Amino acid sequence: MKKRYNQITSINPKVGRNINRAIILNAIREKQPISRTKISEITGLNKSTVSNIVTTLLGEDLVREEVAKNREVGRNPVDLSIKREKNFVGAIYIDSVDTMLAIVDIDGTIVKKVTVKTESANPRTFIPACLDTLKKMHSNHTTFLKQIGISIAGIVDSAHSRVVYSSNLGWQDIDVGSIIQENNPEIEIVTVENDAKASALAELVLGRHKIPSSNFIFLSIGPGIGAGIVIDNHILSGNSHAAGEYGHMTLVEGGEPCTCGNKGCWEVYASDRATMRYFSRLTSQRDSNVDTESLIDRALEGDKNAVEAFRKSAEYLGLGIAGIIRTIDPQSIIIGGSIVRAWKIIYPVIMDTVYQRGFFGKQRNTLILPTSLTDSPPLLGAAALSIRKIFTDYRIVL
Amino acid sequence: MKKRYNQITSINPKVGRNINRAIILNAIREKQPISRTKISEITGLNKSTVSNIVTTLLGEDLVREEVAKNREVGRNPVDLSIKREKNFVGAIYIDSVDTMLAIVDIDGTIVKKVTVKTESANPRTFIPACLDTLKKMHSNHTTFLKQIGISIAGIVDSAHSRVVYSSNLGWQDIDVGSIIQENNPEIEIVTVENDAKASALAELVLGRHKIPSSNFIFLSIGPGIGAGIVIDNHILSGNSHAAGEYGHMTLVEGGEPCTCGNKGCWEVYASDRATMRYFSRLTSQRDSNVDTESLIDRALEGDKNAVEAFRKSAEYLGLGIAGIIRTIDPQSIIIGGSIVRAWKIIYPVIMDTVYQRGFFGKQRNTLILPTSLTDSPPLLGAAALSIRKIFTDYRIVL
DNA sequence: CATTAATTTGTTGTATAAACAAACTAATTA
DNA sequence: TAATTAGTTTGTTTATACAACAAATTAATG
Repeated sequence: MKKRYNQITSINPKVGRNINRAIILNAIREKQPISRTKISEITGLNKSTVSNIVTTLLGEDLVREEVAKNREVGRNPVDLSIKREKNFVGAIYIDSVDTMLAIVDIDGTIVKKVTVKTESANPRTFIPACLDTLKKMHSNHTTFLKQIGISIAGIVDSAHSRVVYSSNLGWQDIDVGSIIQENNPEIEIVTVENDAKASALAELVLGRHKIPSSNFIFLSIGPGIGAGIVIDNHILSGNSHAAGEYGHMTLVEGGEPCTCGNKGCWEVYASDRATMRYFSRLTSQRDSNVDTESLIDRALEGDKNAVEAFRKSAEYLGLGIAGIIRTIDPQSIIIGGSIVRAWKIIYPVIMDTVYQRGFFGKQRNTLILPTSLTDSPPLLGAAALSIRKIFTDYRIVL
Repeated sequence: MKKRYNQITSINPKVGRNINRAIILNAIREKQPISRTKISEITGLNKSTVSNIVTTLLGEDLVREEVAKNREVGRNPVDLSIKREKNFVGAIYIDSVDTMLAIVDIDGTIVKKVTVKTESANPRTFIPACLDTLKKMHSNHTTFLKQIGISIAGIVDSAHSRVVYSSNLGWQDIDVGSIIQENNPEIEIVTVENDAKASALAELVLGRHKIPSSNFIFLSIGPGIGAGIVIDNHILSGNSHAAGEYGHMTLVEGGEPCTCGNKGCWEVYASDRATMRYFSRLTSQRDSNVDTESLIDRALEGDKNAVEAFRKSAEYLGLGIAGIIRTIDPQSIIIGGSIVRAWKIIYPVIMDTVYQRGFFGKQRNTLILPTSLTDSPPLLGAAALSIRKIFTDYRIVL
């Protein structure tokens, strides 16, 4: 059965209880280890209420108890944390060439991971095949996988787990949720999302930045530029499921042509492809052996042309980021993609440009950070889609 | 005492009751006239609960009863609607030249309005003077004004009712809330907001569009371009209180200089000032008697140069709007400002440009609409700030 | 045309759920 | 043993749900 966010339209005791349960569960996730008393203090809920709800969470095998011994005086608290190695979700990231499959613990730990070739021509056979693989990967466990998250480059109607359009995969109107649940009735929830949006969610749910942000933009720099916009802890989906298409924001009016048919799009000037173009112009050679990864290696080794190519991309990155800051004014901008490896080269250039072009001398304090995720953001994003539903399966509408 | 949104961190019976009260109150506001039974149906709350809460709303003089007679069978329902001529708020819109003051009913009706010259040099005397005027305007009523809303062009920290910076007024770090409440202890709530954001809120709370939108952008076209971004029924304030500075989004890289120090900003190409510039270039005359209003009149009368000037501005408007659609993908874009009078001239040009430059052939259905407000949007916005707090004085944070 | 049935609205009285408050037990240090 | 902090227990309060009922109205019927 298809499930989505429960759209809450009014409060009754049961709904209230559920919200409080989610609040406590998230408090444990974010502040673990944490005691019942501490939870009571930060949530404002009575100690007895917290105890009561924690008992149910223990029963659901979502939370783990452990006696702590770090008090100076008084009885030792019982530390609560999210129970690991008990609840898992399936994650699938379908890219144009490869598809990554993973079994992920609800704390975001990737337990198993495989990569297969994407067979995009036939989604009705390829997607079930992915599920079979996932099930095999999880067969040593007694519990079934109940949740699957999928991230895909393209326009995704996440509320209906449907791919609207993906030029990478050549897909149009593919009801991924139905394809999975027709063949796998034991799967309770399937969530599909655009890869950049999923990456943003991964950063929100599983990210390890020192200053957590509830309003930020995740910029995914690859061959093109995608983005996920997080506002008040929610992914901005967009009226046509297409929010965050920053790659095709016009940066240079009347500039160089883009694959989209327009001219002067941001990703023509600041993507991996752009960096490669800058490099081959500088070296006036078409070295077909040079790919983005090796170009980063060269730059890190000090190759002047490679460094210059990245600096040029970084300048345009900064230009676009300045625009984002002026319009959305987020708490932070988090950058993902191979280019993050060259952070020490690109960061100063980005910041210089942003300061020159974006701040107008006024004090702004937008953080520009590399992703804190330690594995593929879109894959972790696919997992985050499911993990998030376990932790807060509703949204209040007012 | 300063009051803000109550940030709710957990649900208890009282909080739940309050949320339900707000849900019912807003249901009445949006669907009035409406019966108790209908409210029960759309909210999912039990009839008895609705009755109970409605009784308190009647006691608070916020709601009015009236027997309806339009049923086919069965007992006639009792129509509920928002009570008028009972609860008023004060609204102030401080512009660089003029300041508008108004007493506004909670249904958005402007009861009284005056315009005074802005004396921006001395906010500590000017603001209290405005309040005295407002009080005199309301002196025939037995009840005091308890809420004041203020809109100002500039960067405003609305959560602390403080003007951070306003180049128009030459203000920096002015604690408007304190200035008012020091001298007027009877004023319970003061809300200050940027004028474009306030206008967006007015459209949200008091707008009369056929298709109401919870995700939209209000574009305020004047000498410059400001914007208010509404996402999930909330104004996006921004990390530095500066979300929506679309006027200074770079549209033409390396283009014409802007007052902000950058080049090629949107408002250099698509504001009233831009239209005037296009016109004077076309006529190669510097007619100092021509202002925006008269230029609109000329265009509407068929003056070819005037029409052409507006078409040029409209093209750039469309260009910027295409960018907004690509990045935020809102349900609608609502345009305010004098230029709306020339809607029949600018709308086709805007739409053409947006279709050509923004949609890439994919189906999008973003509505582009003129404001539905019948009085000054920033003034109604100032009122909306207060009215909104009466209807929902809290925000759930998860 | 009076009467009855059917329908819909809104109220009342009771039951239930969940949070709160305060007292209490438990565990620990000084 | 006193002081302190953690977590539980018991009874109270609050608010919603449920179900029966009263009220008001139209349509049908003899």
